[in-house]
Amino acid sequence: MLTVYNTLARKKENFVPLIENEVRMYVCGPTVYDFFHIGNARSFVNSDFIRRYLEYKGYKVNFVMNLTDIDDKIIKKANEEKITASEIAKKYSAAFLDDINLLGIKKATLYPKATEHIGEIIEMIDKLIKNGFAYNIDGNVFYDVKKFKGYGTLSGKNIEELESGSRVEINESKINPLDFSLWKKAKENEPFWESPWGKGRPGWHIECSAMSCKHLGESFDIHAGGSDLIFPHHENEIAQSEAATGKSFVKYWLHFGFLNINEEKMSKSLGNFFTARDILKIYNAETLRLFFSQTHYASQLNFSDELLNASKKGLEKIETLIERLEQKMDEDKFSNSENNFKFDNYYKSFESAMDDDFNTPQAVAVIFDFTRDANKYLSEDNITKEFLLNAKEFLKKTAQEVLGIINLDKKKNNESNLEAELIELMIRLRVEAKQNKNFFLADQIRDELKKLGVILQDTKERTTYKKT
RNA sequence: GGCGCUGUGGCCAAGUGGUUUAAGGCGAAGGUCUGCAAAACCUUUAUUCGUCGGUUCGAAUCCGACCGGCGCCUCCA
Repeated sequence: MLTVYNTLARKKENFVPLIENEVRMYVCGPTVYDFFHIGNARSFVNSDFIRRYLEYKGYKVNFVMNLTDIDDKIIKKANEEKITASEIAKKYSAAFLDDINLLGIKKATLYPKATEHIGEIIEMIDKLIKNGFAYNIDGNVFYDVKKFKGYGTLSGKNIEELESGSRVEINESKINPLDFSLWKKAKENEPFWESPWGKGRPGWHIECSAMSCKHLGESFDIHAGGSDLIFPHHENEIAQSEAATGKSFVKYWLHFGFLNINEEKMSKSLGNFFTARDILKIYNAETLRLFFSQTHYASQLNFSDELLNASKKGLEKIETLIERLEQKMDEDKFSNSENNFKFDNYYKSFESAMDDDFNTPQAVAVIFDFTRDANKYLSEDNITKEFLLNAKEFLKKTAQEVLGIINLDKKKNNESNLEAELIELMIRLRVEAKQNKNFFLADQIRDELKKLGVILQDTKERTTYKKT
């Protein structure tokens, strides 16, 4: 039984989707005004773990992630770069999709854009006004938070305390300082859409309500995002959606912990960030994903080279096993003995880890246990073909399809035939040198190749190589 | 000020009442294998879970106090 920690309930709950065998899931996507940073990447990867495990469990997952393509930050950036807001949005939407892909994240079912849902947004605002939850002041439409009973339930805040907080921006035109924008009146030289309240653009929170409602329905199963979205963004989404539809909005709210740098939240405003695409030049997607999976999604996680390198080393261990499995397969010498390796146990452990609120650190531990045990088994003589096939299948189902920390399909022989042949030639020469007890030459060949990035490894049967 | 999360070995990190005198990764030490390496494997590396009390037959796990770290309350994954 899958359990998930629901922010709304503040405890773990059994996961039962509203429609049997189907999960409707929405994750707040990026505002496309810049490249996203590695902290954002962590959230996207965490969403990916969840989505992939739900699919592993056999659910049909309808996964929607929005792109906020009109917003103050986009307008600001457009002014800086002296191009239009839509050009900025287009550029960084494309970059977002590229980077998501580089991180090995499965494509969402849909990436709806705010600017393509202005009609739905206006309709929802209109409904909110008619239902008495919103008011229009001179072309600006605000949500009247006092009208919505239960405002603050998700974040555990109450309106009185929030009001007394000094940090709430005072806006002369709002009834209550906590009221938030649904429709923003266009200022001069700003992009705008026509609406019943005049020229303007949607506020940030309403787009998620409108788009999730359109593509997933008025009530759906999972809504996820960073912990910093709990208030006010997700709180406002609940207020908007439930006031508009009269129905319960989301069943399970999941929130991700931050990626820290020197124990401090990585963020654009603090300036202490690295873009995902820059980090991907240093560490590959598999390493990053292993790194992320080694900490629970809700915990904060510090980002450093030391920690990344530890994950990189760990990953090599799993990759070495895969190489050994493939090598044994190529040797084509199998035992006819019974296969007594208990694969079921590893599947069960993996599943019970993931069933416990997507406990990826424990799931990864199962994969490392498996790696150790499979290696042990491989050094025995009675290897069956069945074992090799099942071992690869296990890694494929868990490490590849759920966690995405390995890629069995990646073409690893991307060197030219000439290069491969030259390396094989050097290996043959070295074997000859070894047979003649010319260890000086043998070591020299090995050292020189190492300098060129080719590492030789002698095994009983043959010498293998891998590239750094 | 309000609310929330958190403190586990050298580093990272699971575990949230008994099968745990605490999984897994990195690091370190010794060993097997090897001409030597590498890889792999084996052994060792927390009688202890921030501190002090309490509840309990039994606590890292529950409760209280204290100390420390982080976050949200404003755009933010």
